[in-house]
Amino acid sequence: MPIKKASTIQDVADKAKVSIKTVSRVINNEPNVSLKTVKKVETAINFLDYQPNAFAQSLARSKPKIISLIYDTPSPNYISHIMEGVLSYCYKVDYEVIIHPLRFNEVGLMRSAKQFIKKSRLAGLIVTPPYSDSIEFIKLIESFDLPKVLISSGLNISEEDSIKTNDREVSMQMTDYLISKGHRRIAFIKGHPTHLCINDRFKGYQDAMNRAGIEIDNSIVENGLNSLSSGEQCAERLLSLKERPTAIFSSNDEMAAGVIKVAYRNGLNIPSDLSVVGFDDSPMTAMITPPLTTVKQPLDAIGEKSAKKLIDKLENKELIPESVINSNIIYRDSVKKIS
Amino acid sequence: MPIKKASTIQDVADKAKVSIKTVSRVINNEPNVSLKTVKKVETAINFLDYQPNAFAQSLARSKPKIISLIYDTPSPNYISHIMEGVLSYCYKVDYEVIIHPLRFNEVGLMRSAKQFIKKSRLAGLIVTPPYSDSIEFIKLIESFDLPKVLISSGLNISEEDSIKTNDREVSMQMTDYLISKGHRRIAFIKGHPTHLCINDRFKGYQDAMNRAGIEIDNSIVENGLNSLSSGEQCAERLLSLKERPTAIFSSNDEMAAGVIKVAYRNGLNIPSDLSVVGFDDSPMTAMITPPLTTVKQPLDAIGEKSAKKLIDKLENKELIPESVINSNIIYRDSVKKIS
DNA sequence: TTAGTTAAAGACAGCGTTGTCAGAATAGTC
DNA sequence: GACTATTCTGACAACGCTGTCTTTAACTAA
Repeated sequence: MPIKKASTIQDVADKAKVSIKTVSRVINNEPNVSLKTVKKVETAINFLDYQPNAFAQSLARSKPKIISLIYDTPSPNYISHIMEGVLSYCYKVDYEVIIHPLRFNEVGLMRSAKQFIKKSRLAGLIVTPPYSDSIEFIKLIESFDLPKVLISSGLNISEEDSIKTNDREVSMQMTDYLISKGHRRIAFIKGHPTHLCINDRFKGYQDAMNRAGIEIDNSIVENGLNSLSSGEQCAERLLSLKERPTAIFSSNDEMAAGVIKVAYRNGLNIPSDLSVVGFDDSPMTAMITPPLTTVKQPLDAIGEKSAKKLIDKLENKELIPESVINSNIIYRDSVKKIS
Repeated sequence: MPIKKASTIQDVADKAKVSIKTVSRVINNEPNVSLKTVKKVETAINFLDYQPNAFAQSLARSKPKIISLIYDTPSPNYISHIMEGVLSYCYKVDYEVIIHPLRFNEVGLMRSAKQFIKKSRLAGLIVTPPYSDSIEFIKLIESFDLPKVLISSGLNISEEDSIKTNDREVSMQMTDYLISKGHRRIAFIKGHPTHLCINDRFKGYQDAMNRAGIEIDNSIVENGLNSLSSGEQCAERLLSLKERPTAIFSSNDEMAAGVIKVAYRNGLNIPSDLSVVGFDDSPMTAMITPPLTTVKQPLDAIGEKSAKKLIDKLENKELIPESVINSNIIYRDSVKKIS
């Protein structure tokens, strides 16, 4: 087994008979290199299969090409798709990404976040909920003067620092859809109170109900906590009501799954006895019976746009301020028309 | 907003009135530093809230403290738990982790993998399926002489380079369980043929059937492809058989979910008309009706042990060769006793 | 005491890059 | 052909650390 030693910029320079600085120039597409030299260097690079050492670059550069993705770990599906988008864009433009999970409720969170930021010498940060909703956390970032992009922040963040989804609008569309299917008595299950963005979904529901002239009955608006079991609890209450709702709109899929379980337990059929819709299009929604009508956020795209926005900012490019990414409804079999 | 410039080893040295080398010594717990000096330096470190720059360290060290986790992106749940384990251990022992998704079927995969390894100057690699099953990929790693840990490789890998789960054994236990509930006609749905480890599960099924003296009827052994839809297809066939199985053991949960869907579609109740069990304990298994009996792999622990194994190897520590991690059955409501 | 030994601390080069600046080559002008 | 501009190239010092080697201080034994 031969021990391959990775080649360095010096090797390339020797091979191409130029200085290392010139090699550096062609690697970084700097101007003022003659075409002939570029060719020579490129040949040498290909011949040696040279890859610049990312950490030496970061060390030498004033602005390192390293960003980090900060998240808590509640939802594997959410974060792994966001990550996928971020990574694929960053690799394309030759940035390194450091993935950093952080426990939201941990004591000393701010301290460990601070240490992390210092240690890694980051150029910028992509922040997902719940951190993007935390004023304290955002202040921390700002104290380092670090460029940032906040994903789905419920806070009032300037457009150039955030990527949002049109939750409120789709939520309204979803409610419209239920109304169009003849439902009037539509229950809503809200999300975890700290999760600002999820609670925007409630506003969309209100919008649609108001516009349709249906008065919202607060006895069928439940406060959930995003979990399966909290969905079950809310459903227990809703379904034991004298005047049961004909449809339930849950702010996320997990709680919707809870609703469906309780419905079955109570001998109710879905969708003939009760329509249920969720939000997120998590993988299980296609697997449960019946497949759930829900809202799909293009998570990969969100990750990608966030990375693009951050990196454009780092490189002082003109921003095409695309900040809102549209989600859309996935129609499946959990809704039925009533008369 | 003040621009905080991260402090360097020089700042600490100045503050403590020692040389930077001495600071380096206390950071790295090197011997031959007087207690008094250690105290001085530590005070300075705390005062300045100093964090060593990880990339400068890597650049300077002969063996950098950076490892990478290589994966494809089929299952968010799988990978994010493994990742969680790896990251949490590495942070504890002060290693950096580079997360690297790689598209398994991409053309030029080997080339981009090679580039990645060179660029990042890794000390070692943790490899998950399907890469841990790929001889070509393993050869690539070996050509760099990089220490590695392969997770759940179906290949015949030396114990010190691998972390395995007792799939075959639990699979046997699961089959035993079905047999103990009175089932004899137990169908099995195999996984994707390239996924060696998943196919170990079939062996466990065979073991149990043989031991119980039940002849395996090949007409109720299906070849699945790990996906929901392939599970449905297998189930269609199995359930249209004249002599239907009374239980179906699916090599993963997703296919089991497919089975359940088809069962419902055919008017079959689970578990009274058909028992179904899966493998993986993916989050949705708790959400479907009925909750699925399945096998839980301690993914976080697998990630953690893999990281530990790799890092111990890097630091030439004596290996406590813990290489097999036990999974266990999660009993839920998808199995019923028959007479 | 005084050499001999060991523990502790520092000087300095090097890791693989980029940034700065000065120097060489080329092109452009009259 | 001489003199500027302009384009191109290279030397060399960072970047923040660790490894190696040397020096200094402190201790031991005679």
